Amino acid sequence: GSVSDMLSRPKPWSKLTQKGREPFIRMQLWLNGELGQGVLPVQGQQQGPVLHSVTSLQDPLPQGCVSSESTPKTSASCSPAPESPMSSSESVKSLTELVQQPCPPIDTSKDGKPPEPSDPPAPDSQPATPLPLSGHSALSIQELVAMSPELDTYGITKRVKEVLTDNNLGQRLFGETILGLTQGSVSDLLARPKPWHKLSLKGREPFVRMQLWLNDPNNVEKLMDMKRMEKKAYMKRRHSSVSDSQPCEPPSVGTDYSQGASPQPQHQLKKPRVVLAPEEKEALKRAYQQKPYPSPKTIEDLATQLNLKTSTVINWFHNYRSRIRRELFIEEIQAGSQGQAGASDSPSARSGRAAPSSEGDSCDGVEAGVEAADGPGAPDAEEPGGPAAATKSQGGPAEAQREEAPRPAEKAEPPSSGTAGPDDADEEGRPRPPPEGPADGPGPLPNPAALAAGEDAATSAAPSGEGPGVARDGAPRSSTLPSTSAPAAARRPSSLQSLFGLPEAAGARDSRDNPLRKKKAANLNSIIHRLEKAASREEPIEWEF
DNA sequence: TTGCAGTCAATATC
DNA sequence: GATATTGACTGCAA
Repeated sequence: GSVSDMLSRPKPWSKLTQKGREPFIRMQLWLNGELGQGVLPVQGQQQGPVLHSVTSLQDPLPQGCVSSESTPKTSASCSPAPESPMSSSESVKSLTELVQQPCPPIDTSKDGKPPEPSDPPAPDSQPATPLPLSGHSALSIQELVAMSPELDTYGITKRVKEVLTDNNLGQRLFGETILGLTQGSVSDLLARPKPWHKLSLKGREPFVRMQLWLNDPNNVEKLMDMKRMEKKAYMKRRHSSVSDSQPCEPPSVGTDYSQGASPQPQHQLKKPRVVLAPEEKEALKRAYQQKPYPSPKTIEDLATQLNLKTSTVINWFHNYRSRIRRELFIEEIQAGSQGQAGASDSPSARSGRAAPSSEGDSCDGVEAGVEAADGPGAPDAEEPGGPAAATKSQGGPAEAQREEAPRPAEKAEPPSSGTAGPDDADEEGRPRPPPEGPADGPGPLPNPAALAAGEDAATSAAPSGEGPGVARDGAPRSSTLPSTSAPAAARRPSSLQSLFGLPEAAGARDSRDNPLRKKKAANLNSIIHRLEKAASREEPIEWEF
C-alpha cells in the first residue's frame, strides 16, 4: 500500500522528511542497479549512510543517464530541503568530496569510466552526451544541487567569465562541454544569473556545474584540450567532407546532434523566425506598461492591430515579463553588492551588462522605476539608455519598483507577512512603472497601448496583488527570505561549503545584507501599505517611492 | 488554462 | 568568429 501510494503520488523532495526520502533514494539506487549491495542501511541511520552509499555509487552510474530524466519525479521542482535533513556533515561531505576531487567534468567523461566514444565518434567534439559532466552523471549532480548550500550565482558567473575570457575559451565550448547548454543559453546565464533562491532545482544545476568546474584545478586545461580536439575533428571532417564532395552537412562545428532520430530531416522547411519591428516592440511595451497581464481579448486585439499572431503576442509577453524579472534580479544583486562591497568587483562584464539591457528593451519600465527610486531626485527619466548601472546603490526602493515584475515570485512563497491582499493573482495589479508616465502619448503604434490601457483600467488601478509580490520578491526576500535554501545553507555543515569552494556562498551575503535588508523591508512595507490603500480607494495614484 | 522557468536556436551585433 | 538578443517551445505547477 505504501508503495502504491508513493508511486502514484510522490511528494516533492522538499516536502519529504528524512525518513520519507529514504524510499526515493532507494528507488534511485535501484534504478541505477546499485541497490542490493547492502549499502543502504536500514532505517534509522540513513542520514550519513544513505548519502554515503548514494555517493559512493555515483560513478558507476550508467553514463547514459544524462540529466534530470533519471531522477525521481520528486525532485522536480523543489529546492534544497530547507532543513537539510541530510545535513549530517559526513554524508554531505562524502557527497561533495566526490565531486570535488578530480571531479573534472570533462575528465571523467573522457578518460574516466565510460570509455567514451572520444576518439572515433567524438569527432565532433560533442561527446555523445550533451552533458559531459557525465562522470558524475545526473544523479550525482542533482544530489549536489539538492544539497548544495546557497551559491552566489553572480559570483560564480563572474568568475567563470573571467576564466573563460582569460583563457580565450568560448561560451559555446564551455556550454556544450561543461554545462550541456547551447551558447545562447550560456551567454544569457552568464550575463544575467538569477539569484540562487529564485532558481528551481533545474535552474541551479548549471551553477553547480560551474562551481564544480571552477573547483577543478585542471578545468582550463581540459577545456583547452577539448578545444583542440574539436578543432582537429572539425578539420578532419571538413577535409573528408570536402574531398568526398559531400554536400556537407550543416556547418555546426561541435555538434552532432544530428544523431537524433531522424538523420537530419532534410532541411525541413523551417518556419522563419519572427522578428518584431521596433514599432511593434514599442507598441507591445506600451501595452505591457498598461497591462503586464493582458487578457486574451487584449492579446487578440493587439495581435490584430499589429498584425501578428496571437501566439507571438503571448510569447512576447511571457518573455518580456520573464526577462524583465531577470533584469531586476541582477539589478538587485548589483545594488546589493555595491551597497556593500563598494566598488569591489564590478567586472567589466557587469557594467556592460546592465546598460545593455537598456537597449530600451528589457525593462524600460523597470529601469525607470529603479532610477526613480534610487535617485529620489532622479526624475525617472525612464529613458532606457541612461547609464542606469551607475545609479543603483542602495537597493531599497529599487526593489520596490522593480517589483514591477509582478507575481512571479508569488509562487515561491506564500504571501509574505500579513500585509497585502492575498489576491495577488489579480491581473495587472502591479503598480506600473511610475516613471513611464502611463502610456501617455500615442507613439508609433498608439492603439495597442490605448487598447491595453483601456480594457481594464479599473483593475489596473488596484494593484492589490502587487503587495505581496513586492514584499516577497523584493528585498527581504532576496537576501532574507530564505527562500527555502538559505536556511539550509546556513545550517549546513561547513564541509559542504568548503567542498563547494564557497567563499561566496550566499549565506555569507545574508549577514552582510542586514542593514540594507531592513531598509528594503521597510520600504516595501510602506509600498505595500500604499498599494493596499490605493486598492481600496481605487483612485489613480502617483507612484513615487 | 495560464504563467513561468529553462532552453533552444535563429539572428543580430560586436 | 564569438557573444548577445529574442521568439518559440517544453514541461510543470497551480
